[in-house]
Amino acid sequence: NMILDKLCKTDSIGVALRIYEGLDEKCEPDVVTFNTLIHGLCCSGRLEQALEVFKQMDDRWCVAKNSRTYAALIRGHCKFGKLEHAQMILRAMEGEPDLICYTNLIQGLCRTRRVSEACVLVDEMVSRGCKLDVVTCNVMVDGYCKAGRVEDAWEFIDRMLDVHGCHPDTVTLTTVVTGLCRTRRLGKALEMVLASERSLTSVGLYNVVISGLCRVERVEYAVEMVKLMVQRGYSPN
RNA sequence: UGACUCGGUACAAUU
Repeated sequence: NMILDKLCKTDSIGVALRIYEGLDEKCEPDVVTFNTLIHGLCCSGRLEQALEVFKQMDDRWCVAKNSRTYAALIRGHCKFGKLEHAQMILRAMEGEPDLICYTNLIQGLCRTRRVSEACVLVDEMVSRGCKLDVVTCNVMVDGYCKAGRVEDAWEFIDRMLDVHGCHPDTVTLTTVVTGLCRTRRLGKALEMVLASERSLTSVGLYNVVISGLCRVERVEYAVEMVKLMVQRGYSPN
């Protein structure tokens, strides 16, 4: 399994598949083997093959699927535009989808600007007692931002501790500041960065604001930001 | 019986 995984992650899925095909009763594939192959196939867009291997789990080897199996399939289908298939896969799961299966589908919906459908899934998670974590929250924040709904992102962040029990982290902040900069709300972006505690800031965050300021032709402010980040102990890269 | 191996998020410019 370790070797198959490395092969899949170094673009040698063909080799991995040949090894898999050579397995027999003396060395049977287990759920990790299948998850590894399915993940590799999904990442490279070979979705039909992934589904074929998925089918063989039952038909040929009687290996039970787990939530990682589904998470890989859902992400792959989302990544390559098969949103409806991804939804069907999640709905076809025996047992309830876990946090990551939901997160993958939510991201797929968000990336295609179907944020309201993503919200429905969030509600479903909450009602099923599947708690969101900070990654899922960040996916929602990014979804709002990329759909041009930065205010909604802002509001989500405002309530994420109370509603979901998650503290905004450095990714949350970078995500929303990026959204503010792209929509040319530099004042608000600056305000947020300046008000944030140090543990949430980063060189990347300053870069986002600096490029945003340049984009709106406020180069003098950009220069000030560089000075400020240096003052705060960051090295411009 | 146990160990090991597999799944999810943001961030320069250009377009």
